[in-house]
Amino acid sequence: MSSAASSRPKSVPRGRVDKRKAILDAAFTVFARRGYAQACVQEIAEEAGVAKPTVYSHLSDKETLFRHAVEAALDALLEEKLTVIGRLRARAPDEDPHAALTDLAHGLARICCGEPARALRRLTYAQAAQFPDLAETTQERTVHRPRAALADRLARLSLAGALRPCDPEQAAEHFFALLTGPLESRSLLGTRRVPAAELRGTAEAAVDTFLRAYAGDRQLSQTTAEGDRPDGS
Amino acid sequence: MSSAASSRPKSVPRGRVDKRKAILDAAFTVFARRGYAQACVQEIAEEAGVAKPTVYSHLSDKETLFRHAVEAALDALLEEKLTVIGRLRARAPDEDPHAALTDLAHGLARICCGEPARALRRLTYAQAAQFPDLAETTQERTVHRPRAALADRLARLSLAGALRPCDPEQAAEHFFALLTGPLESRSLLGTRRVPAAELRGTAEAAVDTFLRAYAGDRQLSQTTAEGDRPDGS
DNA sequence: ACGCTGCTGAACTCATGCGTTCATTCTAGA
DNA sequence: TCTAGAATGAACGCATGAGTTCAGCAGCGT
Repeated sequence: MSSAASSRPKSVPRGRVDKRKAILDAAFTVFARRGYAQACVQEIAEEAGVAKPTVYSHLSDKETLFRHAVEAALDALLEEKLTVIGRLRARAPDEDPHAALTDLAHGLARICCGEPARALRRLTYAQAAQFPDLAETTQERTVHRPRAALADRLARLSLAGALRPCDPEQAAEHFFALLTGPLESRSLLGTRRVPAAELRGTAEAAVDTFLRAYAGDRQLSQTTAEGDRPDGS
Repeated sequence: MSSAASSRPKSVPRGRVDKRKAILDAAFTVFARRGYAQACVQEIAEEAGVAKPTVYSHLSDKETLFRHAVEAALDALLEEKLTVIGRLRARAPDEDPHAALTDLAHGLARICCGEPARALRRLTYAQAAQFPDLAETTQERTVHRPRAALADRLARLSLAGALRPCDPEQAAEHFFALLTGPLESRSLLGTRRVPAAELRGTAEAAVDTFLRAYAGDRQLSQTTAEGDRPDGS
C-alpha cells in the first residue's frame, strides 16, 4: 500500500497509467502521515505525481478522497487477516492447538503492528466523531469479520476436543483482546514501531494465557506445564 | 469535568471566578466534541462563558490549551482508576478473588466507557502523530500506572495462593486486555454509548477468562464450575 | 471619588488551504 | 498527420480561523 507510493513516482510518463489507483494510494499515505485535517490535497497530488485538478477530476472531494482511500486500505487489511486466519483450516483439527495458535497470533501481530494498520487505527479514531459511518465500517472490517472467521475455526477446535466447550465468538474476542491489547500499549498508540522480539513474546504470552483459559481437558496439563516461566519481555 | 461546563455558564457574574479552570474544562469539552483541528477557540471561549482574548491571556496558544486540557483530563481519569484499583487493598487477601475482581472489572469498565475516557482516547489517537510526547504521557497515565497498581495487588493475591504464581505485570496486562478490548469493539471506537447490561456482561466474561487462566490451585475447581455457561451477552 | 486591573466585544491582519478556472501541452487513436 | 480528450501548472476567489488590537467598562481597594 504505502510501500508502492513512498518511492515518489515523480516522473510517471505522464501518459496513461492507472492514475486513480495512484491517487488513492497517495491519499492514504499522506493522510496517514498528517492526519485528515492537516493533509492538503496539493501534497496528495504531488505524492501521486499528478496535478491538483487531476485529483479533483477523479475524486470530487477531500472527504470522498478520504473515504475511498480508507476503505481501500481497510479491504486490503481485512484480506490479509482472513488469509492468516484461513491458514488454521489447513491444520489437522486434532493436532496440538498450541503451535497453530502461535502461528496465527504471530501472523496477526505482524499485521496489526504494520504501518497500514496503525495508520488506519489513528485515522479512524480521529475521525470517528466526524464520519461515524466510517467508524462502523472500520469495526466491521477490522474486528467483526476477522472475529467471526476465527470463531468458526475455534468452534472446530472445540468440537475436536482441543478446546473446552465454550462460546466461540467470545473465545475469539478474548483471543484478539489478549493479542492486540498488549500490542497496542507497546506501540504507544501506533506511534512506535514494535521490535520483532517483543512482538513474538507478546504473541506467545497471549496464546499461553488463552490456552490456559480455553484449552480442552486433553490439552490442559501439557499447556500448563509448558508456559510456566513468568515471562520474557 | 465536562459536567460542570456542559450547563453553559453563559451568565457568570463577570467578576472573579476561577476562569482558568473554566477555560480548561470548556476546552476539553469542545475538543472532545469537534476534535483538535475542527475545534475553534471562539467556541471554547463561548463554552467557558468568556471572551476570546481572555482565553489567550490565560493560555498562550491553541496547542497549549489542548495540552493542558488533555493533561488535566488524564490526571482526573488516572485518579479514578487508581481509586477503583485501590479498593482491592481493603479486601481480605485470602478471600475468593472472583467477587473482588468482578467489582474491579465493573468499576474499570464504567470508567473506560465514560465520555471523558472515550473522548480522551479519540483525541490522543488523533494527535498521536502531531504531538508524540502527548501520546507517551497518555500511555503512562492511562495504561502503565494503572497496570503497575493492579500488578501490585495481583502479586499479593498470588502470594496468598488465590492466583497461581505468575508475572504480575503480565497478569495485569492481560486483565486489562480482556476487559478493555471487548469494550472497545462494543463502543465502536468510542462512538457508541455501551449499555450497562453489556458492560456488566463484558466485565464478568473478562474476569471469568482471567481466573481460568490465572486462578491458583485453591480456586481452580470452584471457578471453573461457576463460569461454565458459554456466555450471556 | 479615583484609578488600577482584568474582562469584554468587535474589528482587524494574516496565513492556510479548498475547490475552480483557463490557456497550454501531451498522448492516443483514426 | 490531425484531432479529441486528458493532464498540466499557475493563478484565482473565497471561506475559515488563529492570534492581536483597542477602546470601553465593571468591580475593588484606597
